[in-house]
Amino acid sequence: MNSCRTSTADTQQALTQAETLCQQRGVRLTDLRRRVLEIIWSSTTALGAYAILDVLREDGRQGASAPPTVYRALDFLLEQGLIHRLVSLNVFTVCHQPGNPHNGQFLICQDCGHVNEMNNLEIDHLLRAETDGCGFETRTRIVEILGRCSKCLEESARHD
Amino acid sequence: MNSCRTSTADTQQALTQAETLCQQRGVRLTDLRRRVLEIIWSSTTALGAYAILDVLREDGRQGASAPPTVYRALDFLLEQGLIHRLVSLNVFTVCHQPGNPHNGQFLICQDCGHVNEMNNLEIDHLLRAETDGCGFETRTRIVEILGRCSKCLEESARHD
DNA sequence: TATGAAATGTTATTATATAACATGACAGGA
DNA sequence: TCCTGTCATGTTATATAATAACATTTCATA
Ligand SMILES: [Zn+2]
Ligand SMILES: [Zn+2]
Ligand SMILES: [Zn+2]
Ligand SMILES: [Zn+2]
Repeated sequence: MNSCRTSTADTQQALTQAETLCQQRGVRLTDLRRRVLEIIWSSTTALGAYAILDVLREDGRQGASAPPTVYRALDFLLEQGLIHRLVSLNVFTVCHQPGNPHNGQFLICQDCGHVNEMNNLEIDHLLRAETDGCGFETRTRIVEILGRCSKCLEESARHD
Repeated sequence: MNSCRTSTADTQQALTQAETLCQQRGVRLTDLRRRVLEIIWSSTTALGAYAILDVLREDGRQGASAPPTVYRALDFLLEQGLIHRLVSLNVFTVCHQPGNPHNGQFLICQDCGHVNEMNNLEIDHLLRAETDGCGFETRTRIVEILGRCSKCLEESARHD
């Protein structure tokens, strides 16, 4: 698995957008929170809390060496819709449409770790129809699909 | 939250069906595995591995007091499609249609813990269409919806 | 610059899951 | 019946994920 995105332009743009959103909302994107967001954006794969913690430790920043530090930052980023949590793997990944709250559907490659976030409204509607039919009040929708991405499929086909 | 199903008839029927399925497949539904399945069926709410372990300990059976015991039994039951794992809560719940493998969609009440398993084929088809469009090969589909069930909604409405 | 609220630091603990190896149960063949 | 290999379970230790509780620092603003 690649461990770094090829371009940091996306990351910089995302950080700028996050800064803007937080200002508009009157919440503080502190150094720590920005750094955690940057770490997640800088990885091609979704990261677990302790993997993020390792990077913070490499930073050599004062403190930042204990789990609560990273979990609190992650909680903030989740609240602000800047990242998503993938419950099937206990990892965190970036959101490409912060600003408009959504649940999303995630295609997760078990070979290369790549995560593809979809936002298919049809699926949302269908799930809503299903819950409405049961009189169920939805708070959170989780749709995660595990398997192999097209790239890894081609890769393995070449080696046959 | 209620901790026991009102009827044990469902449980007995489920155990019988499990026995039959395992015989057909040439796998062994041992005492331990059957007991774990019974424990899950006997609860109105989905149970975590350690909650199941607590019950096994109450049984006073020799051994059965360590995590691997229950995780191995759970792995077997999952493989045989006799139970489902809810990743959003790290808990296990019964399956009402063992025998035909499926992913299912789960409505999970965060107030009373009740789990409602749906098997809406439209949703399956829509998700399949989406992944096919991306050239993604699906191995596991996770659909879990967290919120409040109709019963708990009515309950809370009465107290307003 | 005083003050309170929010954020972070710090230590300890809880919760969930697996690794590794020993022992026991059981089916099929000698 | 006894051997033998496989599967299942017992057992100890550890890995991994998340939170509780309290101390200290930062920061806006009064
Ligand atoms: Zn998103
Ligand atoms: Zn891949
Ligand atoms: Zn099912
Ligand atoms: Zn309920």
